Amino acid sequence: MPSTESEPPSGNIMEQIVSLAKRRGFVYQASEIYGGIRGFWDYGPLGVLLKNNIRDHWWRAMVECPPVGPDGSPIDMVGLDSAIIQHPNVWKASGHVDNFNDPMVDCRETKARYRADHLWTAAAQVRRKNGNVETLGVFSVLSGDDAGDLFVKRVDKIARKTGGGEVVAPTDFVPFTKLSPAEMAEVVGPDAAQKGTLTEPRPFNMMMISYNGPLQDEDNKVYLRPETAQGIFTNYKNVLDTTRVRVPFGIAQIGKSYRNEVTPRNFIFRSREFEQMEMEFFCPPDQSILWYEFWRDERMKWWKSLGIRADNLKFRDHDDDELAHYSKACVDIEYKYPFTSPDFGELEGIAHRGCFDLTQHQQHSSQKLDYFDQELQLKLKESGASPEDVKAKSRYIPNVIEPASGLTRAVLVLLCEAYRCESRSGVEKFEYFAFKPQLAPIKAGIFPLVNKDGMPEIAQKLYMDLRQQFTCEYDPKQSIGKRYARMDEIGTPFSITVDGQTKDDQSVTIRHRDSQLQERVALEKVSTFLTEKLKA
RNA sequence: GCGGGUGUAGCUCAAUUGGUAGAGCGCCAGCCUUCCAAGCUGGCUGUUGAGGGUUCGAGUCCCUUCGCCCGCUCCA
Repeated sequence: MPSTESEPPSGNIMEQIVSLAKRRGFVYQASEIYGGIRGFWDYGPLGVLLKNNIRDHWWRAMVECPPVGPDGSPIDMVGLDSAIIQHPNVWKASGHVDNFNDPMVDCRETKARYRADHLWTAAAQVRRKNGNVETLGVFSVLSGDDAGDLFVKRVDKIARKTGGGEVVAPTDFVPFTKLSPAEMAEVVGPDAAQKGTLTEPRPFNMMMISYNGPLQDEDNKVYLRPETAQGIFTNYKNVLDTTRVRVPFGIAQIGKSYRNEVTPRNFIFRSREFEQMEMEFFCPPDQSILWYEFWRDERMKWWKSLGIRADNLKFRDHDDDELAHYSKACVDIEYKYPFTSPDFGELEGIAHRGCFDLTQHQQHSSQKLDYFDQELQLKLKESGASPEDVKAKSRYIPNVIEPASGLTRAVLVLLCEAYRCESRSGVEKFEYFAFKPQLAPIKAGIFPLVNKDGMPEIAQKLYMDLRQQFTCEYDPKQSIGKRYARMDEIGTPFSITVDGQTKDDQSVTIRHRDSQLQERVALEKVSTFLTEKLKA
């Protein structure tokens, strides 16, 4: 079968990756035995190891051993694990209730979909040449400054076809959402020719809803968080009060988030339940750009530290019209996924959120969330600022720089990046994952070359020793070649084999996954060998 | 939500005009085995995505539904 044009050039590779990931227990479709559930995925025995490794790597790089700041001193960073369900007002304050709840209207005729609040309607009236005013119907247009012009232009076209005359410009538009169902049925869609093709507005809730408590009424409605960030903002004051961190500092969090994505697609790229790694960095307003640039560069370094080729990563600055109204700057780190190639797709966003979130929460919660910067006060006094100036500037709402990335997206990127398909061991298409050793689910396979002459006993003992420090697997089954191949397939970087020589000189062979080459290492040095190789 | 494609064993796939669901790989057990998916013997695996219909008979035809892929649409 020739491939159709609609198929992307690398669509095949993605299928192979998904297939291998399933076959070796990395990612399963959620609820598969019931036919699956769109937008949800389960991480299998190897998948959870890989995910945990990435998670730990991030946590270490952000919380336990954060980068050294621009001024050469270590950065203050703490971790957090907030609840998935928060007080509903959190999401009102954050803007998610309003912005994530867009009623949509579909046009049955043109198949177009509109945000209901973007549709304005008005009666189309024409003053005919004889002076009579005739109404041609109720038309809708997309809201905006040019809505009036668009409306007149459109009605003018129809008027010409039906006898001409002058269009009476509407003095006011009525929002589509204010119409009764009967009135809606009379409206002509923005791109439609016939009336009554618009559906009634249907809610499009981006936030998943649940009920807190056994009563499922409106008062008990709660939301599953669509991002982990708000849990950080709501605890910002707690952290300041109960730890010794001072601005500038960061709070990091890893956890699940939920969004009713319109189109969950591309394997685990866009799913309705996903895991985020987010950090909110609180800094003085006048230092915010400095920190924004700092974190932008640091985050790119981190992705490269996972073993991702520089060619496959790039920055993409958001255009001004793409920025949220509160954001001063935002940049995405993008990856060249097989399904976007040759284009890139989003991997992490580094956003300058200004003081928006804390200001919002301060207003909605009536709690003071500003920060008194004693250091800055001192500095201002020393620089001879006026008392008024010192007072005004040393108390502020911190600005926030937010590097937010998807842990589950990181798993996807590593699967894509590590995937290899080459001719090997007499197999035409041998598939395997070449993970960086540090992130590989299993670090080493331990084998007796054959199951006799005392080899299994030595190998087992080695396994029992090593597994206390490293994630290892002992495998005495089938031929040595198959065991090597099995380990290669799941991305295990090292295979350690006890052979006939081991008994004589206490040494084993260690085989490298990528080169398939072996070296001999003393039994007692194996642990050191692995430690050395697993260093970042 | 719309349009197109698709769904058969853990994986890759086969099954003539509608006529008894198969193969390879894998996996398991045993034997053998001194380094790259080796060999021998035996074994496991399916409500053909699900539900309904037509038919003497459905993997195959029809309807509904679910998942996946592609393109639209949408996307804090």
